[in-house]
Amino acid sequence: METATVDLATTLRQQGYRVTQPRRAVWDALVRASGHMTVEQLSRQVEEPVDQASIYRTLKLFEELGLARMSHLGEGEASRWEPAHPDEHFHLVCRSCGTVDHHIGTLVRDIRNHLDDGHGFDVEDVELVVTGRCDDCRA
Amino acid sequence: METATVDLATTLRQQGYRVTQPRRAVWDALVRASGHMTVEQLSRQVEEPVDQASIYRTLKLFEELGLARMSHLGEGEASRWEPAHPDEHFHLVCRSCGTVDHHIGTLVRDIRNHLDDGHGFDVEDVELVVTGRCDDCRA
DNA sequence: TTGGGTGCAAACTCTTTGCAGCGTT
DNA sequence: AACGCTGCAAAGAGTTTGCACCCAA
Repeated sequence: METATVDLATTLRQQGYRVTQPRRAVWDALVRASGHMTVEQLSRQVEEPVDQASIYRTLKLFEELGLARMSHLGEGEASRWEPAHPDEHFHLVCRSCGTVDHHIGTLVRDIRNHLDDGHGFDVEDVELVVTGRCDDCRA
Repeated sequence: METATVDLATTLRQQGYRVTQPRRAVWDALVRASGHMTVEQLSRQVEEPVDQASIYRTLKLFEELGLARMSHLGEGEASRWEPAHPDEHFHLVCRSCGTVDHHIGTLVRDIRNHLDDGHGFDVEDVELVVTGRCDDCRA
């Protein structure tokens, strides 16, 4: 967590952005929660209050800097944010309890490879969301 | 197209819903366009004017009846609708020209199988959206 | 005839934007 | 001191909802 904070400050400064209290607070909340946070949830968990508009701006910046990643996990749902991690993964959303699990595997890379091989499509992003019922919620 | 219309009326009646002009018009527009339509696009292409609120209600009904399918194809974009087809497929969205292609293959089924085999997750829906640049848009 | 469906308008949610003032550099 | 960033409030998009009227059954 300390490491994460340092990384944030370093990355911001390297790219010529200011290291501000709101940015630190949003980043800390994001890291502390380890992912899948809506802007609203973040705004509630942030140490010092930060305006939601600023949270949106901050997260968008983090995304550009490669620090955070957004996903849509379902219909009519707000976007969810998590610290960017290096592994390609996808999300398993339980429609019963709402839990979101990461599933790390070769699947996303397989998709990339499959499309790179002569399908003439230059893949930039793979968004894979699987909805269903998790182990705990099945009968 | 005539077949499609007949299917619509039959399905509606079988489930106790009324066969109305707006429902026919929305369905025709959806079939005619063969997919990937936003509500706004549909409202422009429908023969007789249909209120957007009614289009939303109609599409939601079609979805429940298994006649149509919705996808989110990108950030901040409106939902897109297409007639439900039996093949499992996913979408290739070109961020340059905006074209959306279907890609039919075993990938989606592979994902289902992968998760069904002892991962304890009961898969209901797989939403896979690949963003990148299509053949035509690459240099 | 009757109640399901529609149009219209208002409300709601999520997100973005304009602007004046604050705080990092 | 300078100007990038923030908070606040308002505006925007997409979608939903309440309600009176209409029309398919």
